Amino acid sequence: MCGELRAEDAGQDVVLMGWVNRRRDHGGLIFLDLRDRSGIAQIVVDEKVTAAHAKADAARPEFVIAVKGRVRRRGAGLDNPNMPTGEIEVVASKLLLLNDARTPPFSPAEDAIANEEVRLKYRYLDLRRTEMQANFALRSRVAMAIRNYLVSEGFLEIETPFMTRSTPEGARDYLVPSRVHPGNFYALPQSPQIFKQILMVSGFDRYFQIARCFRDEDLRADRQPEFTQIDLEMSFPQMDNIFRVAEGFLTAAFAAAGIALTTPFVHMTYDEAIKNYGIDKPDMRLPAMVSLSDILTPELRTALKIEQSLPVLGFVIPNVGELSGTARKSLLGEVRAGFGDCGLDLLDVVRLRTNATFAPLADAISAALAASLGVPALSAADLITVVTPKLGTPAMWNYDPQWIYKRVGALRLELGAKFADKHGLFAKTGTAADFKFAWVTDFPMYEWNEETKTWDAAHHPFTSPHEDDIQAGRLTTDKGAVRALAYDVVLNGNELGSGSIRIHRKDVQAEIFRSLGMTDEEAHERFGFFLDALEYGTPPHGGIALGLDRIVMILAGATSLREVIAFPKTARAIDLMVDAPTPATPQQLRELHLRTVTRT
RNA sequence: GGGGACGUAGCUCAGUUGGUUAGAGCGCUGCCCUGUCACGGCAGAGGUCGCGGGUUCGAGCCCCGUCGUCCCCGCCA
Repeated sequence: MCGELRAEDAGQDVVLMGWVNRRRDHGGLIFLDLRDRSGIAQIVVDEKVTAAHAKADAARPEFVIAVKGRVRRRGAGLDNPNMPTGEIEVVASKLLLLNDARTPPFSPAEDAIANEEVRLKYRYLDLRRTEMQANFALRSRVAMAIRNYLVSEGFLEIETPFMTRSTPEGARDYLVPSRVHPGNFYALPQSPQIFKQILMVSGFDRYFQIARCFRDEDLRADRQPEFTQIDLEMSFPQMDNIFRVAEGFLTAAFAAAGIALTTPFVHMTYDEAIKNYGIDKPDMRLPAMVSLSDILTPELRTALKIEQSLPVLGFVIPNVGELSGTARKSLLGEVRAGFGDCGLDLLDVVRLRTNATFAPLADAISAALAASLGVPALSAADLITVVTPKLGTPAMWNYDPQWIYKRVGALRLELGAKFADKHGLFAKTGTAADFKFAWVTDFPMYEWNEETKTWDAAHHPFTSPHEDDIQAGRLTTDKGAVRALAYDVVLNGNELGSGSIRIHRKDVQAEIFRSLGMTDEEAHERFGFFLDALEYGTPPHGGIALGLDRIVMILAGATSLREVIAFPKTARAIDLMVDAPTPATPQQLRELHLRTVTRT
């Protein structure tokens, strides 16, 4: 292979095949950079080797060629230290043009990359680029490391169907019409959830699958309509078993990328995540939020027109550099504009300090924030942000007491991103320090849906509630307080995966369905087969599913899943290369008993 | 469904306050070149300024609509 040749291979006869990466024509002497999956090697073609020289003369970028020749140590001063193969070259004795190539719309050899529309349309050219080749080599290694780890831990890989019935993740399904059963549809799985639970009932006490999942929802940089999960389930697990397995395969996966993780990961409850980070997937590379409520005494609150009963939150974005007065004011204005009229305001700590009455408050805030960072004092280069609730509580706070934490948490992330170049906390060192993992536990079981005025399952309806909450009868009396045995694994503000201990008793499962407003008839209609299965000796079980695409994306240092999915879709769920989706032919529609309508 | 950014040569982009024939780099084509490696030199080709409409004596530039790509909210674990 081209990229593997080194000085010690000098003298060997080789046959190389690949693509012309670049051609440097000196007339009597032609250099070809030959590229294959392993890398690039320089081919020298002398005009004395007449036939080969004529072929090299005709060769153009992206032609596919075969070269027979001898590896030679380059002469003094001719090495190229920028290439792994820079100490050698291959002197061609014979050269074949295996295939020509049209001039490509963009060059896979270029460093500058074309716009994404063109890249996706000519995806095969884009995938030839060294960077993309590396991403998919990484993806393959990561997947293999995970397989090896799970198999070594006694997990069995079992496939589950793509053509199935709707599973209850709460996203829109992709439907597949049945030809044989007019008017009936299969659904593509949003996850193998029910099947893996049934596999536990079936006695496969450790299952895993690297499974494709499908969800018909709008896309994001980190969301594609089809994506791959590392899905696993265990019988008789304690939560700690599942954490250990997940940490184990993540460690194996990161090792495949040359990163040595330390386990166990940090643990925090959902409530702690919200209080400290304002979000259930905290990015712990930035300092946490700090409650300044106690420092803001009733007198100070009155003087500063701050609501008495609500929290005052502060956080530091370190090392953004000292802001000039105008820069500070414009930042304040920007943030206040971002708040809209949500009842929040910023305290200008720098200005407080110039006022004799409030100077002690400014000092106390700085001291509290410094203490939270574990430093003796903040520097003038650290950006202090203090958010206060204005007098008069907006209505939206009534049904979501966490709202203020979430809004301040969002601001923390916004400012963290805005000053990323300054604080450098997102910079890559290539070590485990770049990756801040956490387990978030004790998620709420139910979520209030303001639109439909109902309680929905926050995770999915097979998640077991805390035993205490069942005993206390909260399933009916106080749904908002019920905690689920559900957990997420979070990395640098990305949700990598989530799982739960499942319900394994039919009576509990039936009660949960009822508590979600489903009648027994409805539950039976949708999940009857599953409720039946629970009656035939179901072991306690639980599991987790992690997004393989997201893991690889983060390891590849990419910011979009499209960089690690070979044939991804655009933000409007279109495949620009094959041009899908397309209309069905009248005959296809007839066979499927379908008719299309145009909505006006 | 909503908000934002972008759309000019094959690619990356510039294009002033609306003013003559729309530019650059890379790529491409031809010729020259035996030590280049982002080779170099000379010459050349290449444009529906996303599309449609409007304003104007005149539109790449202003207005309206529309299409596409990306990012975000909603939605989605």
